[in-house]
Amino acid sequence: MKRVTRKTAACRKMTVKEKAQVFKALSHVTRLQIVQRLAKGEACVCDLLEMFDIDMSTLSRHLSVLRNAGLVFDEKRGKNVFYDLTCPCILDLFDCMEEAMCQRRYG
Amino acid sequence: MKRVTRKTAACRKMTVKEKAQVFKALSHVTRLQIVQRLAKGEACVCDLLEMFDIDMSTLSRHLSVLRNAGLVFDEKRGKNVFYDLTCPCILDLFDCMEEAMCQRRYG
DNA sequence: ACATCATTTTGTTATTATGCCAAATATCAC
DNA sequence: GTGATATTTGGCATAATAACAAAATGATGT
Repeated sequence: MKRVTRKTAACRKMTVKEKAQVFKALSHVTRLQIVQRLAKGEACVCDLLEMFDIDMSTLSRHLSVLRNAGLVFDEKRGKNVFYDLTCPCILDLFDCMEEAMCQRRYG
Repeated sequence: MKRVTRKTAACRKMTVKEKAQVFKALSHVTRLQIVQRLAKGEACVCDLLEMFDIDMSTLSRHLSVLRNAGLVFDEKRGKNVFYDLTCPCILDLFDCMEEAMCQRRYG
């Protein structure tokens, strides 16, 4: 399995449903922390497991939510499965949101 | 009730929990569409209601989710309640996400 | 083939989210 | 104040999500 960077069919405008799915994937504290960790580089499931006080099966499910949303991909090497961000620039999204929420106005 | 634009205490770094809450608010198709509509300008509940085939009470609840996340604010004028984006730049977030998801790589 | 290790999947249960209806609230016009 | 209009809230049913434990999978080493 070789890693490639490429424009894909997904480069069409995302449907509102797809957007909602990505936001939903990011709507859980544990999954947000996984994404933030992966921003520093790939990690295997066992690495991630040390970060949280949760069952490995629970972690595995969170990873599958992120994978289904297209936020991460996995690669099996030896005994381990390594996860990484499909797009490290997803972190820009966090900054973008922080800035937006920072400048909001009130009624 | 006068509308103001200002930096607030919320300008500190958002906690991961707060971020998750904002993402959760955006994780429903109806709520995303509400936000997209409000990007074009304020709207009262009855305006929004015409866009969807849902009960008004359901719409009202969606609006309260968006309000609690800090994404919209409301202002009562006459018989109507008008909603608007606390920060129109929240739309940048959508573009940002679309771009990010567009350039992703695969394992 | 067998045992081991890392991870995923399945089954189950608890919690949360969604949606409708009906009741409550608030404003406006008379 | 009464009635009409616009919106929110409470109550309830159903669906979706989250968590754990246990079983299943798949690669590795013997």
